[in-house]
Amino acid sequence: MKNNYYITTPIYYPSASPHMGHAYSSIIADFFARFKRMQGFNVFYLTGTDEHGQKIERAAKEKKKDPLVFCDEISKTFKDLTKTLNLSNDDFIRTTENRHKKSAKNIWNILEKKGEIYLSKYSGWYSVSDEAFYTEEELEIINGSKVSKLSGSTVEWVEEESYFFKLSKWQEPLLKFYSENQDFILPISRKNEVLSFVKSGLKDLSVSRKSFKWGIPVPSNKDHIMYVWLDALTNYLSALNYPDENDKMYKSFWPADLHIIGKDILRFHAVYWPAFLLAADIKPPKRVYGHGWILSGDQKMSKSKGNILDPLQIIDIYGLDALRYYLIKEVSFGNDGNISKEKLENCINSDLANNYGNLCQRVVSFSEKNTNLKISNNITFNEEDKSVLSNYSKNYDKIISFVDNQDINSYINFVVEQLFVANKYFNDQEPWKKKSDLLRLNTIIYTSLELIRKVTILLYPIIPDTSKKVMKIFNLNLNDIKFESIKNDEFIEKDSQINKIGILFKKIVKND
RNA sequence: GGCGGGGUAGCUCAGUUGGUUAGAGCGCGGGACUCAUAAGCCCGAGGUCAGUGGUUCGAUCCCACUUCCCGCUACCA
Repeated sequence: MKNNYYITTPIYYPSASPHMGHAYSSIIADFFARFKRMQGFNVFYLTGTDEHGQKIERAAKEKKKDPLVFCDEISKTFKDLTKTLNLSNDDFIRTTENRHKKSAKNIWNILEKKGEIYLSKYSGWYSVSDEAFYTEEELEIINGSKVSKLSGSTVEWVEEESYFFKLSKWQEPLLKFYSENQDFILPISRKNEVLSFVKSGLKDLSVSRKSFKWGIPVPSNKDHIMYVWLDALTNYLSALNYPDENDKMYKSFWPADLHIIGKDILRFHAVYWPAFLLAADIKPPKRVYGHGWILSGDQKMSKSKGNILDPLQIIDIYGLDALRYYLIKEVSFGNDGNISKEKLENCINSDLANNYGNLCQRVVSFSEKNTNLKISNNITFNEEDKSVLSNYSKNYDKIISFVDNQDINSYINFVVEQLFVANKYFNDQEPWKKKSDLLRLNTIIYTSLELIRKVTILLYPIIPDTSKKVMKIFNLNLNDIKFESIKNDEFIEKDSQINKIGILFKKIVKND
């Protein structure tokens, strides 16, 4: 059985610095990557930057920089972000790299050879910043310049020779593909949007530009460069050493298991991308998940509203794991979510400090005071112990299906429930009243520690740093973070010594 | 304008293949305990499940209409 798992983030467009949306996509993808890895899968997690296009060319020009130099600088901030967010990505691809250019050109050649691309002429109003053409009706005039009603960006009249991809031809095959792959687009609400869009009729897609130079040249015609999306989407193949279809990477990981994207780029991933691939006779990816946006308060973050929450700043104040936990727990995955300092602080205090951090602390500290941090080899579970411990083995398959269905919220709700269970267990057993019954005392401590170990494993994909820290209580390390081990109720070594740990999450004291 | 999704406790959201007292977390109020980051545990407050009408023995869940919100899409050119 194939035991590989390929997950991607979008490649980010480095015309500006990373923001919360980038952080969110990457953290979500990291959650899946880490879970599948600890489940035993051979995971390839890809992220990177999409560096071509007119927008970049102009931004570089404004700063009087060579486009590549400009991209080098900004791409680096995204690469740095992978470290800041503690992403477990296996590769970082840039569309300016040769391996990618080779791959993109190959796709082009195949499409052209198969007659899927033809030369024609396009004229219309084009927005550089949106990378889209608009019809007259989609435009309005503000302050004397023509702008998109939708995005408000200015457009310019473009009239040029262009290559077209025969997208219209793929309308029916796409619909067939969607119906044969019911879960290709998630969440369902997004799938409906795509279906109705495709059903309403597809027009051929302009896939080359002549008006600027910053891009991958069309192999057969140096006057043209490839449309950024055809170029960019191909990155998912490039990182697998495509076009070498016999390469081990390609054979192992294509088709991709999951493209994590924001809802704003759904059409490119759910329509154009599978169409390009079908036309090139390459299997489309298995799933595209379009998540929502992270709003600040109830509004989109924007400079003019002054409500921008910079992920770097948040991490600086509250710590990375707090942000990761918040984004995964508090955002209903698939819908727009909301972040504010107040909500974040609430979440840190109640879930991370009070519930989880304090749980670890109280058990270890109790052990320190009563059994000198020694784990007895004489442990006898009673029915109550067995019952709480069995929550994990009992729900083992369910947890996996939560992940495989991208039901992140059910996953974390299960985790939080287990935190309650563990706290309640310790409370109800009242070990402080059992000091004369050493067998029982040791068993309660052992059971509590096992509960902590198990929940910590489930927390690992969410808050990896903290999890690793907690595992040190038991002298365990990353190699011991195996999903399967949550079924084992006696994983912690008997007749051993556990370690104290410091405060995991400091409570945030509100002064108002 | 068309299509789709949605309006459930102060807040964020679950849920009901239609059936006795509608759920969780946070927040709030009270209680018992003391191992712990004054954390944890227990109890509670109570929302006409957007509105109206219909189907049904019975609807928050089905149907129709109204209204509000959101997404996609189109057009009046």
